[in-house]
Amino acid sequence: MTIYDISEKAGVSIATVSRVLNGSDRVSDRTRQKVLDIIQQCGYTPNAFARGLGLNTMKTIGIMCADSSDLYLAKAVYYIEQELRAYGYDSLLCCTGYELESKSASMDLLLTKKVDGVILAGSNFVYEREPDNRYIAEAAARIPVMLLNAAFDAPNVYSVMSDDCKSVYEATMQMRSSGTEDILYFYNADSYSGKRKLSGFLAAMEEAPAASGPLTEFYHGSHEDIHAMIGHLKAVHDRGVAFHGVIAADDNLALAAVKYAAEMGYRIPQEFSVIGYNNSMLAICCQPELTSIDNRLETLCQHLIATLLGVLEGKEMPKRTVFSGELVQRGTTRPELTRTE
Amino acid sequence: MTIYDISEKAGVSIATVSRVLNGSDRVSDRTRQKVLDIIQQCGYTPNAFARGLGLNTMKTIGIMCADSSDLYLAKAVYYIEQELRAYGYDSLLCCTGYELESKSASMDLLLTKKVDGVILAGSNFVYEREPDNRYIAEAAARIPVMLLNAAFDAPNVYSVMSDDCKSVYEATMQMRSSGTEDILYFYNADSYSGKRKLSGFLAAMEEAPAASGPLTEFYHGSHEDIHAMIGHLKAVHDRGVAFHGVIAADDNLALAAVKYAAEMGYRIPQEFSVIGYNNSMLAICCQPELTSIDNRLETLCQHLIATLLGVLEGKEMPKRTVFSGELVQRGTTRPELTRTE
DNA sequence: TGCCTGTATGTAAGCCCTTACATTTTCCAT
DNA sequence: ATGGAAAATGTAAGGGCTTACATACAGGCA
Repeated sequence: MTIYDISEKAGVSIATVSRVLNGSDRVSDRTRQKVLDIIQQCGYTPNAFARGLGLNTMKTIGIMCADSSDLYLAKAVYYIEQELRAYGYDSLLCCTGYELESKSASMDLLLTKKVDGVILAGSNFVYEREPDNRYIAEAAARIPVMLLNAAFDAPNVYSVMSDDCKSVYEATMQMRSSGTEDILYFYNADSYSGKRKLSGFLAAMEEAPAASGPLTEFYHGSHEDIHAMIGHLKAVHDRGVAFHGVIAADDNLALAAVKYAAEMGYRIPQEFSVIGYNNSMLAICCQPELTSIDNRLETLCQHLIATLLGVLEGKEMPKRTVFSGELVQRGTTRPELTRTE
Repeated sequence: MTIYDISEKAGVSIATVSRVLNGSDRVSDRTRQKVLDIIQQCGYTPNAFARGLGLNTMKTIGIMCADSSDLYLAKAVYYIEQELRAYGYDSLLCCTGYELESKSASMDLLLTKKVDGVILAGSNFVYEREPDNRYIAEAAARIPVMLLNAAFDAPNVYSVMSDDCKSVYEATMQMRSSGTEDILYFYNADSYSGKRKLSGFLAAMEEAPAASGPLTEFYHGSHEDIHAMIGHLKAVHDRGVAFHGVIAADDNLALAAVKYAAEMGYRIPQEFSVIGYNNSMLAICCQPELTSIDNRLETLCQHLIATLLGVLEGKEMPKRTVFSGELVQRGTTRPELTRTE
């Protein structure tokens, strides 16, 4: 069943059928209706490949993410996919893992498939070493590249991100002013946003420096292995480092901190405070429930897609948009002490 | 840059270039090398749309799932994507939501995109009312349809699933023989596997019927709203229904049960037992950690893909494969009482 | 040398659409 | 009626690739 069959049955030329298919207004209403009827009746669907060849697009966007089963990235992928589909685009998903090489290879794959644009979901796509980001710039030479929660300055690369630095700064300040000074910043990803969070923490610790100084620990291990994270915190403790608060770079680490504190016999939040990041489902899973920074992922994703669509339409769009996050108070933090003058 | 440019530079015909591109053996080694060199040198990539048009495939598989941000489905999508890519296929992701209509529409979308096959990830795609499954049979008339954790009997439809019935039966029996008889089966999805789990529970409760009889509660609400689930359980309690054990249809519900029990002041597992399903990350998030049924999702996904690839190669493949799950013991259950003769 | 076989390569006809341009029809103003 | 502009439709040329079939060429044998 091709456009020829339809044109024949409808008694028109294939050009007319094609026009109907593509919603051109250069067709009389009567003809349009006749053609639509036949199409309906025959259950005809245009061949997507031929269409792609003719239009040079199949309305498909590539979504790259390191690991779509990660709680946070899964949400991102979901929002992105929903948003894209609402605008008639399909999503080609590509889970790249965390190595540069496989990311670059995945990018090539998507370019080969001729997607109209590509979304890099997650801050781990932008590396500190400039040359490592070449794969992004190269892709951007062909199609628009959208960065979620990261920024990279190159033509045709657009970023939508949350203000991690500020959020963590504020969270840290709140914890300090609630009376906890020996705070450990517990992080895992040496990524773009990881760095921004760290700098927010350090900035907050440098205001009226605490006796303990800024404590930081880098966790390298599975994102889901809570036990390993707890073990890591115990090791820190055993090393003689005293800390009664944890600012975590994500909720998984924060949850580990909560469990660590419980195992150590600290009462939360009276003796131990924890603030997580992402305000994911985990925040309401632990006991007490986790105070966490919400970076408004859905909003970010919506803007990301809006920007992408704008770019695809040839509009001038902002290269970088930053949203500020919000600290969601739950049971692992105390209120700030009201300072007596 | 087209195949013509390459053929010209290499001094051969386009047919030869095409043969090299497609790994035909009807090319002399010398020519092949020459062409490959030129291709390399020019950074040429064949046009995927033209290729698709010629070959009538773009090596793309559609993955449908209700909600890819769901903990369990996200894992499934991840495993499936990884496995597919390992075999050179790309994944078109389609989050359908839970309504029949949108599932059917998504299916049409994927068919329009001419995917080579489609995977329905999750038991919610198969409905009890036979006519509701027509969209599956219709799709299967065009491309192979793979069902994860569901079964539907139609030509060109293949299923890979876990033995939910048996797993829940065994879990229930274990809980009973550990001394808890007033067990509530707490479930949410009225899906294919939901039914099988329920029947496993009922079967186990019918062996030497308990005084309380089989207690079941259907939760309808957000998958992530733990508080609503806890509220539901409290309402059951307030209705005067006594239960000291919960078998949950997924870990989210189970986690709610654990929190419910904690709020009610029950000691777990001494006075209250919980068994979850999926052995997801949530199992190690709560306190005490959750005993949960692991249905070996990764294995299921691998078999699913292996079967699909077999079908695509025209091989005869089993229409239904069932794997048995495994109960992972953690802190929310007691050991079985050793029966004294 | 001439013939045959088998392999390497080329030619050209699709695959199914889109769209620029050509042609026909419609309809209004005159 | 009639010229002409605008609207509707048709024709045909791609778009870049695959592949059946045709051709050229090499080597083996008589």
